Amino acid sequence: MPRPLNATAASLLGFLHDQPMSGWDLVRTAEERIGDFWSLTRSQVYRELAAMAEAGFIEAGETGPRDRRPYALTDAGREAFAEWLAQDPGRETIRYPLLLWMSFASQLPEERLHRILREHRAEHATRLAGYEAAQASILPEAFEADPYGLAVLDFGLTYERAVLDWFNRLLEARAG
Amino acid sequence: MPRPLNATAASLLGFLHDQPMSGWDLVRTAEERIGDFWSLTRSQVYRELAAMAEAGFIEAGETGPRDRRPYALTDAGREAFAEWLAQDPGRETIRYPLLLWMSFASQLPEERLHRILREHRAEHATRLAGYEAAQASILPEAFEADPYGLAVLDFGLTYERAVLDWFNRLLEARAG
DNA sequence: TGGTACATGTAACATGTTACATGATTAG
DNA sequence: CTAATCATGTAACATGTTACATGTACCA
Repeated sequence: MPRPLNATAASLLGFLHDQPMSGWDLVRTAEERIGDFWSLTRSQVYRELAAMAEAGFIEAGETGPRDRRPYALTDAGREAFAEWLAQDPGRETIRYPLLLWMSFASQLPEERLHRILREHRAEHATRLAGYEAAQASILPEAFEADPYGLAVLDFGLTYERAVLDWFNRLLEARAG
Repeated sequence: MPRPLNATAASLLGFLHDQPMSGWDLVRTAEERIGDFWSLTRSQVYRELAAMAEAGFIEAGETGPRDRRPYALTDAGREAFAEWLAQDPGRETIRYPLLLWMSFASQLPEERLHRILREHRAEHATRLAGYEAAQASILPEAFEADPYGLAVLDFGLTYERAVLDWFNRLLEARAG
C-alpha cells in the first residue's frame, strides 16, 4: 500500500495483535508499555489510525458507547507489522535539554543550577522507584512468557540508576 | 520579535558567542559539542539561521570563499539567548527503536536478536571509548574554565557504561 | 445534578528528515 | 586536471506538539 510503516504506527499494530482497541485504549497502552522510550500523543494516534484504516491495515468495528470505535488488525496489517519487525532497529535518539542547557550554563548562578539539578534528580528517583516496584511485582512465569519485556524493564532500571548516580555525584561534588 | 527560541536555535546562538560562524561551521560544532544529546541537521541549521537573521538575532557578514557566509551575534540575539537560558530546561526524550523492537520481538529467532544486540553493543563500546579518550585528554585548567562541560562529558561516560553493562548482562545471560 | 474521567477528533503549527540541485576549492 | 571535500541552499515530506471543539457516561 503506501510507504512503509513508521515505528509509532507499527507499535499500534503491535498492540492490536492482542485485541481490537480504540484510539483511547491505544494511547493508554502505549503510555504504559512503551512510554518510557517511545512517546506518542493522542493526535498522532488518531492520525495514524485513520491512515492505517485507509491503507487497509486495520478495520474500524461497530461504534460502541461514547463513540468508542475499536480497530481490529487485518491480515494486511499483520503482514505490514511483520515486515517492520524484520527491519533492523535504528540507534537511539536522546534529546536532553538539561545537558544542552548545562553546556551553556557556565555563568549561571550556582543556586539556580542546583535547584534545577535537584528537581530533575527527584523526577528520576520517582521513576526508578516505579520501575523497582514493577520489577518486584513480576511473577516468575512472566519471564518464561516474555523475557525481552523484562530486559526492557531492566534497561529502565539500569538507565535510571546510572542517571541518578550522576546527579548524586554532581550535587555532592558541588555540595548540593 | 517572533515566538521564543527553540532549543536548537538557542544552541546556535550559544556557539556564536565565541565567534561568527557559517552554517557549515555550526553544523560541525554542534555535532562535536552537543551531538550526543542534541542532534540537528544541516537543513534545520540553515532554516534557523534564515529565521534568526530575519528576526535580527544574527547578521550575515561578507561572503567569503566558497560562498561562505559567516553569521555574527547581535545584541538582540544575545538577549534572546539569555532569555532562553533563563527558562528551566525540560525533561529528556528518549526514542529507542531497539527497545521498542524488543518489546515486540518475543517470537523472533534468537540468532537475529543476538546479532542485533551485538551490533548495538559494539556501537556503544566505540562511543564509550571516544568519551574515555576525551576525558583522558582533559587538562586540569579545563575544569576551572568549564566544570559543567565536564559534567556533561561525565554524563556521556555514565550513560554509555550503563548501557554497555546492560548489553553485556543480556548477552551473557542468554549465552551470546 | 454536577463534576470527573472517558472519548474522539480537527487545525495550526513546529520540528525533523531526505532527496535534490549547484557549484567552489584544494590536494594529489 | 580530476576527485574529494567544502559549502549553501530548496523542496517535499514525515513526524511531533498544542490548542481548540464537542460531547458522553458514571459516580457521588
